[in-house]
Amino acid sequence: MRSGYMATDFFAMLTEDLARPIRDRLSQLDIDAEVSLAPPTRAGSGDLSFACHSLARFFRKAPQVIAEELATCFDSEPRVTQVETVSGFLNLYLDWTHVAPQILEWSRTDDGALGLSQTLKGRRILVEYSSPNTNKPLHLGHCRNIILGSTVARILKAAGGDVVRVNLVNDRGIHICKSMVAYQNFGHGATPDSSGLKSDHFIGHYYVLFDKAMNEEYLAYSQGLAEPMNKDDYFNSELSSLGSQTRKMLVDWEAGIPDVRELWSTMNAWCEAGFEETYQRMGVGFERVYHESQTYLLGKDLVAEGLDGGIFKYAANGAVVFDLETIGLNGEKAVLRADGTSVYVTQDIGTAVKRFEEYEFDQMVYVTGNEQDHHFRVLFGILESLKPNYAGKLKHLSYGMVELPDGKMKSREGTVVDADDLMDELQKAAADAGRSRWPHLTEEQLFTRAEAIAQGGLKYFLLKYAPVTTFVFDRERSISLEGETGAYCQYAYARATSMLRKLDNADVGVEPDYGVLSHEQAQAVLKAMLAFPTDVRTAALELKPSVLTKSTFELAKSFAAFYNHKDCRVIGAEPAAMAARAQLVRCARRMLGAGLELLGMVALEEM
RNA sequence: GCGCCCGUAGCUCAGCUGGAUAGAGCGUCGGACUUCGAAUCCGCAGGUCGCAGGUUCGAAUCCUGCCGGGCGCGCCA
Repeated sequence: MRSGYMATDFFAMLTEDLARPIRDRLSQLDIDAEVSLAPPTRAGSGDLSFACHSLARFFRKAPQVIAEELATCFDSEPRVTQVETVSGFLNLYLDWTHVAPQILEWSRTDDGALGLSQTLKGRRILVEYSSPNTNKPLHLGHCRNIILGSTVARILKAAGGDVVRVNLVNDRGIHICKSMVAYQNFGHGATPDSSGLKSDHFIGHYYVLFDKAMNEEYLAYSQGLAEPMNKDDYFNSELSSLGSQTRKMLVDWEAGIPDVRELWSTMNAWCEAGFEETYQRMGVGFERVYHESQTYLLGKDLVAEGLDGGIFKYAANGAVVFDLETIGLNGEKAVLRADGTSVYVTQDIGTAVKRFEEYEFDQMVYVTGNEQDHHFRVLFGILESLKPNYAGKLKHLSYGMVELPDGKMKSREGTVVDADDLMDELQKAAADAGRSRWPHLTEEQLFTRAEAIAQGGLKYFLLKYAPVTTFVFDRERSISLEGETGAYCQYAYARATSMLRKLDNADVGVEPDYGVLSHEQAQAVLKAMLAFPTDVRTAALELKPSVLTKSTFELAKSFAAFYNHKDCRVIGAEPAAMAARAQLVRCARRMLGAGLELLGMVALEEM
């Protein structure tokens, strides 16, 4: 499918070509202005358009007059069939009979039509996503993170980047010790196997148990007290048995007490094995997985170095802090506690430096929720002070929360949507919806197909919103075929495949009449095809997969309108017309497949 | 209190490095199955782009001030 030779953007070349005579004309007049042709925003204004208003100050003439003068640039241009000028706009009408076969040839043979380009060639880009805590299973919020990150990675790679997908497992700290303490107290030697639970759910069970036991303990303590301390203070006091056990666990862990380390590694391995199952189901992976337990010490070393270099200083109580005023923020940020233990940002410092040493990245993209915007401003400020050569290379891809129809997800209130459960549910719903439609499938085949629809729907739904947007997740909509959904795009691909299957190469060897592709519906498909490579590049440069979902949908939508139109039939049409349309179907299908692939979706041959 | 993000059609969202009559999906209503698969398709209706100023030939887009919502501002992660 991929020749690996060329990766050109036909549309970019076309607009470049057509803009050239205008540029030449302007440079003859010694005018230095930007000229770019773009599809008009107003319908019925041609195929490409150029606004002459900004040239008025150079010409000292009205935009309309300028447009009329520039119109003559295209007198001998075969690709342009008509030029019109409307209130200062220069509108070009393409000769589709002439251009269509060129587009088809390009889209059939050129990797650029698949969205590949050399835009980021030579740039090593690390993308960090998922970044789970090993104390509970993944939820819907992680899904957005994982799907955003893995898709951004794929898009950056398509744009020519040398991409390394990395994960950072938060595998140490007080929250991890809570699950461990609960397991020690209530586990009775159970294992994921003995319990029949998926191994990360098994761990999550103990995290929940801890919380429950802690609440009971706190309730018993506070009963009858006039002024009980708050729960946090209680946890950190000697009065709390579970609190004391947990804090001791953390100290013992840092001290490397063998029993504690063993329990820790056993439980973490269970949790990570569970995550791995989920990653595989989602079709995502990593080239390199970092563990906080292995980088936080490096972070502490770097703090020591920075202290010597005057980047950090001691606070009155002995903590090591960074002055945020130096990066335009207020206050101070502790990078080491007074007792010398590390904080959240410490390990991020260590991890970043380790990564740079390993990969010498040109860019490091962190995918996390927008509640960490401040954290990353601080982290980047610290890193750039510590390592000036990192400046401009650190990027935070921040995304908004995922909400539910009945409000926000809150772990305290048990309204968190578990990732595995959700995927099961979507798969089952897709299977139920398709069961009567595909009576010839076995139940196993049905669920395989349903999985492709469920995963595709989930991914599309989580990607179609701009990262910054907070949105409401709608289960039913996510696997629907109506409207802008993943399944809609998959369906268009399946229909194209079905048509070609039925056509059975009947068009081979027939001289095509490309004139039929100037039909409105065919033109729309060709235009969607022209836009695709640019959209992939935009999605890469702006880290916005939503640009790609939109582009893929436009492809699917225009194609659906095309094959539904009575005047655009392929099979049964005049041979010459059939041959031209068949080519369009093949090319659109190829590009649609590329879009789905970039989105991490399965392109079904039938659905 | 300070910082960041958001406010566009009944709903969910694009558009925001300034350009023509502000778009899409859902929903509502009305159509299209004797022809490539009607889960697809076509059409109608629907908006003072939060409010008020300013810059500009031109503002949803840039600037300022308000109003409304979200997230942060830990020696938590």
